[in-house]
Amino acid sequence: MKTNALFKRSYNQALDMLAGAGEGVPLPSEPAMAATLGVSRTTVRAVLTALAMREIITIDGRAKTQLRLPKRNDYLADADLEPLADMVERKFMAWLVGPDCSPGHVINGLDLARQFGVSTSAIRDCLNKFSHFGLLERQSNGRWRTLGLTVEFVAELFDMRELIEFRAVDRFVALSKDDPLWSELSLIEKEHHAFLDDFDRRNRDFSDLDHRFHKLVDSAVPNRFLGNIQGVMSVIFHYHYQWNKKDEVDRNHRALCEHLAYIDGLKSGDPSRAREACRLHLHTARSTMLTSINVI
Amino acid sequence: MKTNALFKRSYNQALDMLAGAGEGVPLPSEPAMAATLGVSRTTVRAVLTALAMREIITIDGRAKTQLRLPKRNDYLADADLEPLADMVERKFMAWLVGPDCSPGHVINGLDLARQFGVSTSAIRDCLNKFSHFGLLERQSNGRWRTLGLTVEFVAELFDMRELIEFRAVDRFVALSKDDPLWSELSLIEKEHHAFLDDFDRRNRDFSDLDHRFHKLVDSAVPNRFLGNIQGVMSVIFHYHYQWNKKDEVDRNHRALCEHLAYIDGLKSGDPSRAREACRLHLHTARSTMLTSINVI
DNA sequence: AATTTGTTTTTTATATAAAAAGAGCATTCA
DNA sequence: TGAATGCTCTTTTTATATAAAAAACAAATT
Repeated sequence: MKTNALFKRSYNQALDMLAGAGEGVPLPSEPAMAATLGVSRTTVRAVLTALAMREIITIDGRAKTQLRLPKRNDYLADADLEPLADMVERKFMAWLVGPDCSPGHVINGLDLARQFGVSTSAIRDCLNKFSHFGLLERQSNGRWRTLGLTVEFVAELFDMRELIEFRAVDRFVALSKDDPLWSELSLIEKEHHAFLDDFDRRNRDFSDLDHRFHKLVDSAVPNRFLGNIQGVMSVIFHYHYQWNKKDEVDRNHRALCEHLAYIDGLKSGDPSRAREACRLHLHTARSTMLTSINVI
Repeated sequence: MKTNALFKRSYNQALDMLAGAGEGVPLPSEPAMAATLGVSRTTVRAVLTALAMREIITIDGRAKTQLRLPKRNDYLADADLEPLADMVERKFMAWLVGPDCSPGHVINGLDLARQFGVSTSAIRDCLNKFSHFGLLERQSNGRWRTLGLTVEFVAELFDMRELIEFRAVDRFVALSKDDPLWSELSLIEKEHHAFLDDFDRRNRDFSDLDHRFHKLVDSAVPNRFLGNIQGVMSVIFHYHYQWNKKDEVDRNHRALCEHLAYIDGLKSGDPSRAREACRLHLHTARSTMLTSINVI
């Protein structure tokens, strides 16, 4: 049966909203709450019923009143808050880059389903999705084989990435000065400085910032066929580097500084300077990844 | 339940083999037949049992002997010979580019399942696959919306295609003279000439030749992330132009001639000449497609 | 009259079940 | 002894069933 992760997340979100209000405060109408939470009214009604059951609110006709502030243990546990597909994807990637899977390994979907505690359908969907990332291959007998993070894979990935990003850089520097992308760039530049200032504590979260930065640059040439490249980059940064913490601090610090130089290059408006900063950064990223593969 | 299209195709293939032999001829062993047909022994055994049931062969211990030549009505009908996924894909694309679907249309999976006579799982798989081609988009409520063959779509598609193919051309002309790609190019060049000679009768099948030609050129820079682009190109040529027969003869004839010029350019070894022929052809292809969209 | 709520109908996501096809092993035959 | 066969066990594919969530519609309220 379908998971109710959406209900649980919405319920917790509603609690957050109530925490901002107080006892005796009337709640907004169902359609209004649905719009705020970004879900259907059906889900909102389920949440309201649950809140009334826990005596956090009271429902009398169409008058909904808050009875008390939510407590910590009113919140639903983190266990099933993640959509199933995300959970499977996370576990699968962890398995794929982990020690239980070597390149060329034939995947047993039934076995994975048992390991992850989900049905084979969920595994099937996940495998189908990842096949587009070039990390898996379908054999003639219908089975899946892992291809692994090989040197060829990284070469092809970065070739493609450079091809795309160089062109994006050329377009980016030529943007008119009032283009919204410039302010977004300044914003992300500030984030980079904030990151550097608090580097020791935050350097774990760098993959997200990295992903958003490159996505911003690439958005100068909107193209829906880039999704796969960005997806696979993000996945690899997120999962592969999770198993390879060696030199993580150095790696992230260097990338941060290169990003800042890259941003300067873009802002200078000089195509050759921007291109050069981009080239330098992508070159580093490529060799970093190649090194990390050989290290494992 | 699973379709037995594989069994049916194997059965017909086996009949073809028997048609080549004759009465009284002994059949090869099960493993040998499995290897020949490219299926498992389980399937071969099912085929052999069916052949014995129809009294085309007789099985006595491990001696399998042909009793008679297969007749026309021994063959299984064309109805279910196609794998289910292929059938769904074919019907879906026909629906997508046909008159029942306008850009922005919200897809009703249940309804499509009924129309195509398959289960929702099959539709789901198909939608997931096509979302990678950029023709569909997933809304926040989990529904699919068609994006249609818009002008932006074609622009993005061809931008990407040109980016990739220009680079492939540069690499192609620089290949060593004994590279196997050169002989493949000569082979496909011959096919083009054969096509031209018999143009009136064969011009319908051009999309396949076109696909193979561009795939060959692109293979000069092996990259697994190209699959999507090539896939979507192929799909569009195959299905979109099926609904748009206007000027088909002119369109195909012109493309054929441009291909030949393109091949000459590659063979000349002069990068700028090859690039120019490529540019010209891709430019024509782009405007042809743009025109065909507006015509509909 | 425009919202809001109560209720019903659709649609999607996921697990389960069953057929088809593959893989492996013991036995048999040449 | 080595390959072929018979049989059994897995794995994959597909349909079906069911809960969750969305959408649609009718009745009620301000």
